[in-house]
Amino acid sequence: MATRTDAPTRREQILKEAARLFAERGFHGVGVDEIGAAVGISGPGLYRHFAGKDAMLAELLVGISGSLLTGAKQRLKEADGVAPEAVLDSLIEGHIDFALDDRPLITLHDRELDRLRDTDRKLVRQLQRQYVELWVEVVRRLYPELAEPAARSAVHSVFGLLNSTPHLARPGALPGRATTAALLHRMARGAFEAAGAR
Amino acid sequence: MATRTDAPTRREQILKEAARLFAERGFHGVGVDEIGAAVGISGPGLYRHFAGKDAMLAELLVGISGSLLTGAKQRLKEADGVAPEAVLDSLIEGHIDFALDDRPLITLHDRELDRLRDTDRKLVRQLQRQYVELWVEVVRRLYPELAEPAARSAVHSVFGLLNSTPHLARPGALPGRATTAALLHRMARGAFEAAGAR
DNA sequence: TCACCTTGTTAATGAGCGTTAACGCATTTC
DNA sequence: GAAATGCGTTAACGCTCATTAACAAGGTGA
Repeated sequence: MATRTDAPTRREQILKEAARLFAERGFHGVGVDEIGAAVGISGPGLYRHFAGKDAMLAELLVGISGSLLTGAKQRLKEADGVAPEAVLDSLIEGHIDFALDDRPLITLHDRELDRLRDTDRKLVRQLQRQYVELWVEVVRRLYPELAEPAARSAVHSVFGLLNSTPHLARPGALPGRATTAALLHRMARGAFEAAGAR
Repeated sequence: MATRTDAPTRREQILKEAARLFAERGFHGVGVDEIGAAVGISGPGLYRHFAGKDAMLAELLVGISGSLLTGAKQRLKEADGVAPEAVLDSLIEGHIDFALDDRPLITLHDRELDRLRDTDRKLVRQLQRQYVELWVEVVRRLYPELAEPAARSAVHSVFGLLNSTPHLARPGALPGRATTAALLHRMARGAFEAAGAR
């Protein structure tokens, strides 16, 4: 059986470093030589693992969108029959975990989508849309007086709020992960509450 | 005397189109020929008006940060002695106006900062910092129990919320500007309220 | 009328960069 | 032990693209 913490494969190393570099300086702003150097091989050696630079970005973005959606579906399934408040809390918690633990990916997620080939972009958009709709349903269950377009706008805005962490500061400048997570959570709930008020 | 609505100068046309294109496809993703074509001249003709592509981006970003800061200072001055609630409302209103009316600029604002030359980047960062600190002061006046780091995080998060509009949809898909503005305003206030709660 | 500045144009230059070619060397497989 | 395969390397190619050169034409002022 596979151990729970395998040594990261080359592909995974590359993806991780590529994500960091893309987030820092943009897809067009980083060269393949840099990505190679970041994992200790140089330039064209990457082509043993990926078809090209585009392929790395595509795999990253599809992976992100897929993870978010899968995680949310999982949380919805586990929280079957509980209060809608708790379901929303669970979604928020999941998104915060992601935003705090995978900052580069969150940055890429809404910044480099347009650099994808048509087919990949459509796939990512579809996954994102499903994720949003899933939130919208939960939000409207909790605030039924909220019309659907408004609910969708509210969800997007809360994403903006939660995804703001990358802009916050250098790695260590936050007041502690738990504190930050709690603050973000309170604010997200407060924003929805205010959106649902008439 | 100059009429109130002068014909836009060439420089202004160029800046406007460049902002739109940069926001759509990223600084590195758009070529000078495209920018030229967007204003009816071609490629190198731009160099009669700007020192280079970098200079356009620099002027845009410095302009944005400056406008935001100047506007906020103005609002603070006008709202001297009124309730802190009203002051915060005024800041929020100003930021929303900006986010809704100058979407491309808002997008550039937190996306392409790293493409600037050192000196320009420092200037923009300084303007941004002043803008944030100004909000932090107002927020802490309204919620004194909020510690300064938390207040700063909260302000950044609300910026994320307010700046989410560009991601929302194609131009016309929003439920009307006034409605959207009101929703964003309520959510921002709700988020701060929740942040200030113990 | 004649210089001159403004604002364009197209052609050339030169750097950067993604990608492919050609080759080397462990390690595995039969 | 030989062949194949995985995973690197460096060198070369070709394209894109910002920038500069060289030149043109319209308007303005002496």
